[in-house]
Amino acid sequence: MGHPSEDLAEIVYNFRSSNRNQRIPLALDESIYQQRREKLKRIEALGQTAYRTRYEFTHTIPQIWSQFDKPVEELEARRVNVRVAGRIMAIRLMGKAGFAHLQQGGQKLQIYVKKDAVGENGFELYKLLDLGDHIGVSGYLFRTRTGELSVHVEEITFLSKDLLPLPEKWHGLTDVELRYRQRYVDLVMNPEVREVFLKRSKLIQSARRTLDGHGFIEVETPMMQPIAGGAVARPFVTHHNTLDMDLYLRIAPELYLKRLVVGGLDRVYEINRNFRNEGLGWRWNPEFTMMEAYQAYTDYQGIMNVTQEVITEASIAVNGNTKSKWTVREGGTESVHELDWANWQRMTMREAIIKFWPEVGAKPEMSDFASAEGVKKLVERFNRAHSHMAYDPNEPTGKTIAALFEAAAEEHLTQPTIIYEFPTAVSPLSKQKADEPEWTERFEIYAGQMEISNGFSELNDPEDQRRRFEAQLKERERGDEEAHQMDEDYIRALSYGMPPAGGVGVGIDRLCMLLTDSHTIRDVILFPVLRPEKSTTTEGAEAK
RNA sequence: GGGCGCGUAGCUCAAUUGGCAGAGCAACUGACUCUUAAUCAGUAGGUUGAAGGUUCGAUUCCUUCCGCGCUCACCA
Repeated sequence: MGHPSEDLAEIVYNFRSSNRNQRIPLALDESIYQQRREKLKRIEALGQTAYRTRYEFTHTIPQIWSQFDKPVEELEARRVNVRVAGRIMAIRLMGKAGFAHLQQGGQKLQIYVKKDAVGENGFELYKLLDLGDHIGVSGYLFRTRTGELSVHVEEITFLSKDLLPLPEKWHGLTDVELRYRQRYVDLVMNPEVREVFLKRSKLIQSARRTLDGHGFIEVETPMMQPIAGGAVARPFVTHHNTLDMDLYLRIAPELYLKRLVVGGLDRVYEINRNFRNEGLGWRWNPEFTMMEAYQAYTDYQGIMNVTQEVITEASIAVNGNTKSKWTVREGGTESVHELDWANWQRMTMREAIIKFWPEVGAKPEMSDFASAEGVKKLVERFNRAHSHMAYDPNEPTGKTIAALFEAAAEEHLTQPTIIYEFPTAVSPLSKQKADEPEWTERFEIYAGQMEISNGFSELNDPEDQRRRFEAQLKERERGDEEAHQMDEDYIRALSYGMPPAGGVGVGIDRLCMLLTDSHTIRDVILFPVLRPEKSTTTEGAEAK
């Protein structure tokens, strides 16, 4: 019978011999690999199945800890028989007895294997086990002399072999690249990594629960779109062969969700991936998860309140309360902040610029924002008082004000803060303020120096929408590749009449970072985008 | 793309001004029936990321390349 590991071993061997200079992370180590294959054969010779199909356990390891972490007398009073499975994370052999730690469900449990209890054959099996192997054991619970809850094993069942060595048990896996590339090893070795992703799951569950509670329905809209709309970003392009047409991976679901609001789905949301063909960084991954929600018959204030509730509830779901720790590192010093998701600040963009203006004693006036001249002077003042800010005198004034806000205020926004009223020039899909057409009913939520959310009163006047798109096209001609494209079908949809609505997007990855004190987006995405693994030396150089 | 830093055994890390490339864990052999970073005795494991240069001699100095990290720019 064909043994799967034989083929693999050959592949591994050939791979190694044809790539002598290649760095192979975490060892496709031939000698250890071969040794462990040999052991596997000997394990089979003992009557075990190499890769069995199932194991009927009575308890998970977390269940054992929660149910039986009792005093010795209680454990001895009634013998508790258990069958548990797990991965061997530590093993200590002492002649005719030994201990091991099994890891399962993120927790560890010690087992005690005595030759007298498991028999000759069982003990032979125990001696052939390696770190990383999966086994099942049956036996009874007891406490060792040092008091550790353990399984007194009566039978060992071999479940699966680890042919590659796990990282060193003490330091574990710290190499950042290997952690992301081989997340499976990272998850085995680093319980805090596992914890972050469990929290991420709770965060998303909670967001769904809150929105569902408000009568929203979850929908799925296209990931592949003929026009990448709904945001300002460069898209990825792909091609459909049969239709012979280019499609874009979506940069936002926005325009499709609003089409649904036109269609009478008054409260919709989607939690899914967006793709933006831009740089990577501690806050940026090319694909990231966005929650977008639209509610008919309300405005930006209404959706702002819903969003705030979603986030506050998420904090409770993830951390048990509305507080979360946020560590800020600035020039070697570390300061720990406590983010309070029940205490929100609100200020307009203009107020924020004034509040965080770097010049001492000479804050801008509201009237300074009213003219292109006034704003230009502000940029000059800012650049004298602070580091240089990029500025193109031909760009629309509103765009400059938004850049001024990012330069002056963003770095100060640690506690949850809602910034509202954005320039019309940078808000092609938002409804204007009734009394100030240069400004829109739009808000963004900031925390931990990051933008995590963006929402507004949805522009539902099709003719205004057409003019906004046309203004964006001008920006595009000016060289702004990210300016919004014209979407005729979206304008047609609006022409059928969209009810007044408020909409919002929340960056789930960034929110997850904030709630788990993670300081790179790669720590909250299981498989972040990395360069492909490739040969480092001669081959790489030749390829150039 | 710019700047800074790093790359040594499977993993975590050493190596004096440029002078024989080392330790712990993991692995292998042996001892050990309550250990938990188990212990004890022994063994094996390296083209020091790659190529070139300087030198009697390079892990160390120089150049280029590759890979990774941080950061700036880009990026709502």
